Amino acid sequence: MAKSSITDVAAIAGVSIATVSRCLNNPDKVSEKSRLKVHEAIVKANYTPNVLAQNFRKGRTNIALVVIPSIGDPFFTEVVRGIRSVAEEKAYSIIISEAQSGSEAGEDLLSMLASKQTDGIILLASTPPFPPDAVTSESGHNKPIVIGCETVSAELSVLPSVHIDNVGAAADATDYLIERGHNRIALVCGQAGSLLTKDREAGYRLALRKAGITLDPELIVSGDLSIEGAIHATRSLMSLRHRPSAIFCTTDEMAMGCLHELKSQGYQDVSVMGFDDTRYAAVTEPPLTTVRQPAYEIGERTMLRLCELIAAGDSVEYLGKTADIVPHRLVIRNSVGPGS
Amino acid sequence: MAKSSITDVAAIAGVSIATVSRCLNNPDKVSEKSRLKVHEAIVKANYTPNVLAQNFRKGRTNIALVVIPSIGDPFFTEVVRGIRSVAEEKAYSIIISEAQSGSEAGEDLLSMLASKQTDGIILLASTPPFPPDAVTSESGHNKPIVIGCETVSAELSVLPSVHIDNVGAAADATDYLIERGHNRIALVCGQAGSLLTKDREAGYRLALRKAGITLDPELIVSGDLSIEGAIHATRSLMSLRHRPSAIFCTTDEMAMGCLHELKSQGYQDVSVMGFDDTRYAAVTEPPLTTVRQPAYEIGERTMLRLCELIAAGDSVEYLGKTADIVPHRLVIRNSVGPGS
DNA sequence: TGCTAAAATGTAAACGTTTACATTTTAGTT
DNA sequence: AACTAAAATGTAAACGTTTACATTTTAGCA
Repeated sequence: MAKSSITDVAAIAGVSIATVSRCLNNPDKVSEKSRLKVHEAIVKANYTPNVLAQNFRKGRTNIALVVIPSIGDPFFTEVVRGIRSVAEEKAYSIIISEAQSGSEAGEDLLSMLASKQTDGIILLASTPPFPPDAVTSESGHNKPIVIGCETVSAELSVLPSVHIDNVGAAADATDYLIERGHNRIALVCGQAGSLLTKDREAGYRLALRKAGITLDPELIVSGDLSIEGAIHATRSLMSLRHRPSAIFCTTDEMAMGCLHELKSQGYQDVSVMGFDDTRYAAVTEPPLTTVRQPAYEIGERTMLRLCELIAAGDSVEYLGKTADIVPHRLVIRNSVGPGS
Repeated sequence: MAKSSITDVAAIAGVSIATVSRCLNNPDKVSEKSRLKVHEAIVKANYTPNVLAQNFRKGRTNIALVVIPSIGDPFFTEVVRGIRSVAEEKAYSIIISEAQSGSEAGEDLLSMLASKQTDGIILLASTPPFPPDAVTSESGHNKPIVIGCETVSAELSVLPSVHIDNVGAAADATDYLIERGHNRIALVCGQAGSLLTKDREAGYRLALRKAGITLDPELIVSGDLSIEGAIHATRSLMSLRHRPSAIFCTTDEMAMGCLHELKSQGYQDVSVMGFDDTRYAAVTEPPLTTVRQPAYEIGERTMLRLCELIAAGDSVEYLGKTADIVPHRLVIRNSVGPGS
């Protein structure tokens, strides 16, 4: 059957196309009688609206773009789940873009941002993958952006964001390690440039200073966020003359690599602290003590926020409170033992 | 600056809109001189094409829909990576839909499939989430579909697919366990309905029969594909009067739950075989012996296939060979020891 | 210089909606 | 019944492209 349009339906129902359209979009603006006729005609014609035409006409696609550092990381997939849950509710689809931490990403995303058919953007990526001025509306696009997980940098601070208190959380984790008697605590973190890394490192330093432990720069290793990166980091850490008694990884994913490397090299007594509390944290060996971020909730709230912004449109420059801080929590399992 | 259209560009360049359009789509059909003028005008007007209008006009969105059983599973995220890599190359975006294994999914997807603005569909979900007749073009939509990972059922066998030989792979895994001296081998698999499960179970049975081991139905447990599901399955398996000496999980994800449960209950000598070879397989404790599927490649090939189908359009009923079988391989690590 | 074929360009229609505005119908009031 | 306000409907324009077709320009050749 040839694709039928609103015109066919109108013809069959014996009304104008305007009535058909209204029947679909503002049913209360149309009489009971017409509504019935139209609905009947719709099934008779086997009509489904042409979404592309609708998008074109309305200037909206009901698609949101989500930029993520890594689809693989179970933490982010959980955030995406949260995003998706409210997206579904609001009849949104999401397109996920993996901002490979490489250099080209910036350009790429920027063009994508302009070209892609999305109503708004959620940035979960650590490093804002484009120059800050790109977000101002001068540069052509003026789509709402919400930042998730990540403390926003000063330049981007106009953008709304949803995240935990990264400094505080890292400090809490470090505090706990100190409390358990550790004083040579290593830090394995992500790329040096990322804000997230910066914040967590700041928390780590803060806790150390508060406890009067002098920081040993050798104990801070930054790699990428991968398992392999963490394995290398751990290896180099353990080959130090003065080894750490505990390793704080700023990601569960990295903690998994770390645990593995320690195990396979036979280091029994080194403690490991993770960050995120992904669903694997409970099944590592030993089960991972870590900092819980409410990933799903973060996802929900970022998407909710985005929807607000989209709904607001150009009408109001929505400048309410821009940072939404969600609570974190230390989850104690078995990977941290008493310090030597 | 107000959004500029092709008309503005035409005015500035002193040419017709047709020339501008051609300049963008068929640069070789336009003279050097005009091309220059137009390009200049484009930057002067700060013009970017309205994608929505283009989509509408062309009837294509350059978006593919990917239906996945679980975004969380690292195996599927790897497949998605492969999909994404060729998608990017072909200027496609992808929308990922998680087909929650629930019952409502079928209806949902079907309507989505019609309503969503996608040019084609990749089905990675185990159970075809809609009745087979929905894929025939009678039902209104006629978008290309490619199936990945999954053996296609008889009813859907017209659809092209990319996957390993699931029966053979499961048989290989079971063979290896038998070879190592196990004869009480349990099988922990996904939902009973799924084809993938059916195939792998068939391989398991096949290997057992070949070795002359009589199958004990008690040793086959099916749950969902989650870690928790596997934990429960393992628990019930180990509470059997006659315990298994090896457990074959049809997913690495489940194997992780299984390993954890065994460890935490203190069973040292039970072997575990996984399936997929996700990136976590190497860092479990002990590292997981498993069957490798070339996830990334499967992704690439499904997407490639989809692009072919989309390109072919209605022109040819593309009925070439429909099943693309990719190789699997046993990866031996440490989770399988000698049988008692 | 003509003439012709090819190349380049322009004109205008079409894609399927939504919606402002005008018109008609309905219902309510006197 | 006549009038009015509200509700329902219809008419037609608009959204920004692409593209078939018609027209003009260019270039090659005699």
